[in-house]
Amino acid sequence: MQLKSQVEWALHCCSILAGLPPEGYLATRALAELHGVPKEYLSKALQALSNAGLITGTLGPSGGYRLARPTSDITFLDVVEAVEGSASTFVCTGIRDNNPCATRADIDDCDRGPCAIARVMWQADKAWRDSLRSVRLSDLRDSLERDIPADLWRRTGEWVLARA
Amino acid sequence: MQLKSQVEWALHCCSILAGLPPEGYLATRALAELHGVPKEYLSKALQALSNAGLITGTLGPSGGYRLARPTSDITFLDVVEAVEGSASTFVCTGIRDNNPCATRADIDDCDRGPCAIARVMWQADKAWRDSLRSVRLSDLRDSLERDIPADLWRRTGEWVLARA
DNA sequence: TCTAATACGGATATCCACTATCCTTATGGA
DNA sequence: TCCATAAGGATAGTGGATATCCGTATTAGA
Ligand code: SF4
Ligand code: SF4
Repeated sequence: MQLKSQVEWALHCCSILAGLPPEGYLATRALAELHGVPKEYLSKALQALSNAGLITGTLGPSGGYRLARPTSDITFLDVVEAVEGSASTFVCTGIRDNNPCATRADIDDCDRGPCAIARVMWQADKAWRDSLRSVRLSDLRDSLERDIPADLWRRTGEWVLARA
Repeated sequence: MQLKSQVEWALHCCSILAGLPPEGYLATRALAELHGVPKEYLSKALQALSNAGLITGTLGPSGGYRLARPTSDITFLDVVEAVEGSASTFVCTGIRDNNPCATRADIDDCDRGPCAIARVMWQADKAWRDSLRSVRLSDLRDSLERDIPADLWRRTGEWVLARA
């Protein structure tokens, strides 16, 4: 079980957009070039973010994307679910209904309510999502600045600004 | 992102094996029939559990599987990781190294240490695993008995016992 | 007005992990 | 000896993720 690579791309793109001046737009071309990923495919991830209302796109030359909300109002969970979906990682196929001992009346028992196994798995899924929800895009910036060498950070900022 | 169906199978099988008398073995055939899943494929999941040291298999007629440890010593995480692996759900492909602003010296920067994005994702992954680790197989039985109609529970118990 | 750059989305092809089946071998009980 | 079983290698089939291409609508700028 692995998250889509688009999740990583989306998070990196959001972290870049978070550093943009509020009136600027950054094109898919620039984001793709910056991260070394195929532009057409990255476009799908950005469209997903757009459909989720996290970023806003504008057409025409000098078009592109910007964040649709303040960075303090966008969580990691928002980004992850925008591209990965909000369905639980554990899906139960009603395996209990296949019990040869079950009578007709017992069938669809799983439909009536999940059992303890499903509840535990869903609770773990919830713990994962709660953890993602607890971190906002605004928490990221300071932490990221400490990770990246200062001069690279500065040069990247100028590179992005020149294209915004 | 979805867990393998084998995870569900493995958990259900463990919950059945947990109700077995300690000296009994239950064959793959019975577990497959009980859950309505292909025997050959379920076998792979049971082998994974066996390799992880959670269950023990015995050859020959009246062979099969039993739990290798007391139910209080087997967590949901043990079962999930046995079949799903213990690799993080978030894999980072070193996307930062593709930054066109990065000099040769900056490359492999991701290798030197994960950035804030990876840390957040891995922390969420850890929260998921911690949640799974907090529930033991022994916690399951009472809860499961409450979920399932009493007579179906009894009939299933007899069905399994007749084959153990 | 015209042109070019862009977002958007449908269609399609490719790749790969999961799913599923088949077969052989080794082991142990009757 | 004979048979049922676990164990595991080999091999398809399936579906979602990955990736590319193209057509359309929109808008900035010449
Ligand atoms: S509800 Fe419980 S018993 Fe039924 S299929 Fe889901 S996990 Fe299995
Ligand atoms: S370490 Fe951070 S910057 Fe580097 S690839 Fe992973 S998530 Fe991206």
